[in-house]
Amino acid sequence: MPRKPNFDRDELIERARDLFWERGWAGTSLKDLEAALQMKPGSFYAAFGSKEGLYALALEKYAADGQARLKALAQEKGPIKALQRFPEMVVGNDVVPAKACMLSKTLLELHAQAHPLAKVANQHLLKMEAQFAGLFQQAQSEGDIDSAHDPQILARRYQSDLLGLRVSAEREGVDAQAIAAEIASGLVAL
Amino acid sequence: MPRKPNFDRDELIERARDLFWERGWAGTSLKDLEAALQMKPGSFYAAFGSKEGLYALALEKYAADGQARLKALAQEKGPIKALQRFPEMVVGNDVVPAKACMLSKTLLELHAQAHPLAKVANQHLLKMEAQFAGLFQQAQSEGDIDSAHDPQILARRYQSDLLGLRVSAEREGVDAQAIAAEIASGLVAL
DNA sequence: GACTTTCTTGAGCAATCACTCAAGTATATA
DNA sequence: TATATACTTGAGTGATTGCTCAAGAAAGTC
Repeated sequence: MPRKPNFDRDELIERARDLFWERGWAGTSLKDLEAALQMKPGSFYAAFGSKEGLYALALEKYAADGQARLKALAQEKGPIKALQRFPEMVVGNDVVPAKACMLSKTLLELHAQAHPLAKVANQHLLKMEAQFAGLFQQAQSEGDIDSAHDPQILARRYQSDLLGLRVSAEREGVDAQAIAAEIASGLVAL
Repeated sequence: MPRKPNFDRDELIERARDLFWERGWAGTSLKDLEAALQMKPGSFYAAFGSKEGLYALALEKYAADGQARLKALAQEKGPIKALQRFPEMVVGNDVVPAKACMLSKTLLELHAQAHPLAKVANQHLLKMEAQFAGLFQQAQSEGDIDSAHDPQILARRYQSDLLGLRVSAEREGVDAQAIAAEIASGLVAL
């Protein structure tokens, strides 16, 4: 009996993610969202409950996409090559709303306010770290990385380097591709 | 004939820097500043002109203090030891309002809005990079680092790693000291 | 002590914030 | 075709934003 919503929910979340990713939490107003999603306030709140609710959905989509992309890369090229190429890939993508990681941006903006979204972002970062650790472990079992190393520690450092790379990529006049290549070549020496 | 302001301008800038550093640009309201500086709006605007003006002063103080700390470290321990200890020092300081770099936080928050302060932050980051390059060059002339490396490239990578470290340090449940130690030990192998 | 010059005060401005809700519109079942 | 059930609309909510400005208080010179 009811009427169906005349929008594609997933696509709306993607558009919201791009806005939030680029401009951050406080930098994205409801007016911006209404314009980007072509929704009036009433529909917006009926569909997503709150700005915070939509941001959480956006973070989830962001994290899921990142994990999927890395997983696909690993299945195509193998774990060590995936870890090597991932930095260049992330930084080289030009159709993206921002170079810096949305999770780290969220964390930095909202951590001091003890905002719930900061914790959510950190949890997604932990999942990514676990994925990196899994790939390091695979690379070890394939003999590409010395088994003496702790994959957790390798993953922690790799993620830290990646976050730094992506902050640097946000700057103007910094050759991020060069840094990405250095990170990649640092992995062959392990 | 005039009356003197009954405040220490430098101390006010420091307090504002701590607030901005911790909570960011949008996260710090004028009410927050009025409370922290013990100033009514009228005095505030007479003294600093605008929120943006004060933020710029805060960035300047932040950058100058950082450079001074690294310079002092280099004069005490020498260039290579300074570069090695700096990451642990930055991340180990517990009396600081935030672990992440204020310049990178500013850049990430305001870059998308093309806000003037984002450019200011980037310029300070460039100065820091130059200081790192100077220390790498000194370390080379003292024989502590292979002269085959380009000090500019070493500095660029060092700064990127440092920014990543400091983002990681902002997270909960991440052993930043361990990452700092890895960055330091990476320098002896050069 | 009169005067000038600055600093301090705080009520209040227009603009924007995230959000609400009653009214209207469209769709599927009966 | 009548009815029930959503979805859509957009004016409007109170709160907060960065900031102004006229009035009053304090300190230096004469």
